[in-house]
Amino acid sequence: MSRVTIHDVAAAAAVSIKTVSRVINREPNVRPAVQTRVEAAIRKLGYVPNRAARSLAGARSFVIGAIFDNPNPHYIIAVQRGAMATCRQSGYHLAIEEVNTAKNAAAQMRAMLATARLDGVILSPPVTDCAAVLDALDAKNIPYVRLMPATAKGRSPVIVSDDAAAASQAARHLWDLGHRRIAVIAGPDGHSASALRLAGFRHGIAAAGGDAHQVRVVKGDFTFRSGLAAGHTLLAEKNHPTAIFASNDDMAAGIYSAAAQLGLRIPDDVSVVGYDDSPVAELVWPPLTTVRQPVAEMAAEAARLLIEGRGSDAPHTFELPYKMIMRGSTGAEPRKGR
Amino acid sequence: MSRVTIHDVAAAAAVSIKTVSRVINREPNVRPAVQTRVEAAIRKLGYVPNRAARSLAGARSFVIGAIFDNPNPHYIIAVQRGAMATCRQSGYHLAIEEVNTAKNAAAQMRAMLATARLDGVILSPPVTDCAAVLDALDAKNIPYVRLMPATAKGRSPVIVSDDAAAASQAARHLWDLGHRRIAVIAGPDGHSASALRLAGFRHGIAAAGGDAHQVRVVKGDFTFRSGLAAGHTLLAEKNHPTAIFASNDDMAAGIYSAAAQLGLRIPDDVSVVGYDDSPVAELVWPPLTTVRQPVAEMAAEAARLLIEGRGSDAPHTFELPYKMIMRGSTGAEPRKGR
DNA sequence: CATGGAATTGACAGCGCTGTCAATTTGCTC
DNA sequence: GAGCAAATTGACAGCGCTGTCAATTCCATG
Repeated sequence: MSRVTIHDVAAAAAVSIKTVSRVINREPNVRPAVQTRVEAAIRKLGYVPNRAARSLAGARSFVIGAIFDNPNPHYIIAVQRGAMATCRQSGYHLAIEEVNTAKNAAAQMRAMLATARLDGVILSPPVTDCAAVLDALDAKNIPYVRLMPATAKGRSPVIVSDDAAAASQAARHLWDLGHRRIAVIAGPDGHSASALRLAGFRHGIAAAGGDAHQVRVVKGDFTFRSGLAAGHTLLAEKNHPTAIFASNDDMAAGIYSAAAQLGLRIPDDVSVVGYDDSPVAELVWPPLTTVRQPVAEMAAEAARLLIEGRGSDAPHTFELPYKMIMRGSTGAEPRKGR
Repeated sequence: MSRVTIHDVAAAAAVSIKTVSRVINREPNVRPAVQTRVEAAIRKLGYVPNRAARSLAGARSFVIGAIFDNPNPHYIIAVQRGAMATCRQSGYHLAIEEVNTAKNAAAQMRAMLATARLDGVILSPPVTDCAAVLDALDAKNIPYVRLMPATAKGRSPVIVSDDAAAASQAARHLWDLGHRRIAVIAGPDGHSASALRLAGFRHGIAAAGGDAHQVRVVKGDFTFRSGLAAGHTLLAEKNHPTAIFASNDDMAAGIYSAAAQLGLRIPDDVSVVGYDDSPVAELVWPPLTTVRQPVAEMAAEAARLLIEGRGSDAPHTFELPYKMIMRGSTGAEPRKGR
């Protein structure tokens, strides 16, 4: 336990507790020699600062909040993992909060902020674009960092990954495999990520020399079921597409089912690319080629900005690299007589 | 913000701050009249106690930990939701921690407990049965409550739901629909919940008048894929079972796929019952009849015990009711000529 | 109405740390 | 080496609350 106090460290290093405090907080004006001595004492005694005392004496609470309204547990867990790792390193707590964007978000935020003293907040979609939430935070003057926002990007530091470029790469990948009849299963209309992915994909086709207008688009809603339906729509036709890009993995899994039911093999008869690298991507057979968005890393970066007090800096955009994960669901365009 | 301090409340109620403190902490020896007066002042001023100060002055940290090593995000989120709700009400934080049971859990626990001062810990499977974790907690004398433990139940307060009884009810349900050729897809051998569900199911069949030995059992590993494989194994036969009980929903979904591929309809040709009421249960078609384990409620109860300081009480078992959710995947045994 | 024990209340000293500000040391300049 | 500004360090006063313990009030008795 925290039986060791700052006093013990001060005594061991033969300095005042204030100097130890300076070292802990990386404050300037400590001679290197002294700093080394203090750090040695800290390590030797296994000293861990008392969060409550620091919080009471200082202005910080050492608690970072993460606000969610996301139906996807995988996503939430990924954000938590990333943010948590950074928080733990810096002696911060991560407080998970849920806000229902649809139902008087302002009131919920007010209630939440009244109880929890937060040093900073991480916002992920869809709260990342909820004006009521941002307003509440601004009103209390609490710094926040947003993940993948679609709007008001100048309003705060922002962490993104380039969905459009990723989709573009997916298009290129399919094109290079020889596919020419290509379809996309898009997400619902209002969804910004979906729009980005579709646009990026089209752009990729065009860049590869194809005609973006010939990319067939079917609408889905990110569920397995909608992917299944879309799959049936697309694959039942005689000249069905030889490659399909689904805006998320669940819908891609739906295509798998539709293909199976129609007697089509993946990737021999039809190639499939998903998005998200969710667990289902490795559960299906053949494993799904997909795009991994660095969710945990983005959350970790957000936490870092907040902890370093740069949460309210001149708004800046940090971009983290996506990664296309090649697995077994994509193959050469089938050339057998047609 | 917490601009209002205990002083303000004391002044408003014309008592000493110590008396306000007594009211906040529900300490004895406060006259009802005074208590009412103080509570009125608290409400009127919107006073919220400063957690850091309480923690520093007192012995509590106001942080409850939840330790996970669970591959299932749905489960984790459910536990979090439940525990969180209780914690927030009582002004506690919930700290999420991850421990890899397989890899030197003792060291991980030591590292974790050195930094985080926890008033209590909630353990869910599989950490709930990890001796190294329990030992570490005992060593630090930190109270803990366990969810659904399989072993050492006397070692701490324990929260359970009766999986065996639920499986038994599922068996009864299938039996009453007329099914006689019934199969179970079990989980992996070491898994206690799986064993419980299987035993309960058999017991239910026997209790209904059937022969438990005739229940065909196929092993799975809780993944969709293993359910698919098991489904193929079971349904490819001529006299395939008319009803299948899967030990979890993911495997039940696998059966759906197998059935579809084999041209069998659910529930006309084969009835399916799952377990967990995970999101997939409502995603598949027809929606899956399944059993809901009150995960969030169990976690909430655990948090309550811990917060009320009964975490280290004479170990006691709290049982919460499961609920069988009837949806569309079960129907009468098919009597058409066979 | 005095008396004694129990119930109630409050004064006060920190909890372990940081902010402020004054004291001390250091590093240059001439 | 004196003189001075800048760098470094430490003394001290709390942060808002709870634990301790003494003071006060209450209440039933005799």
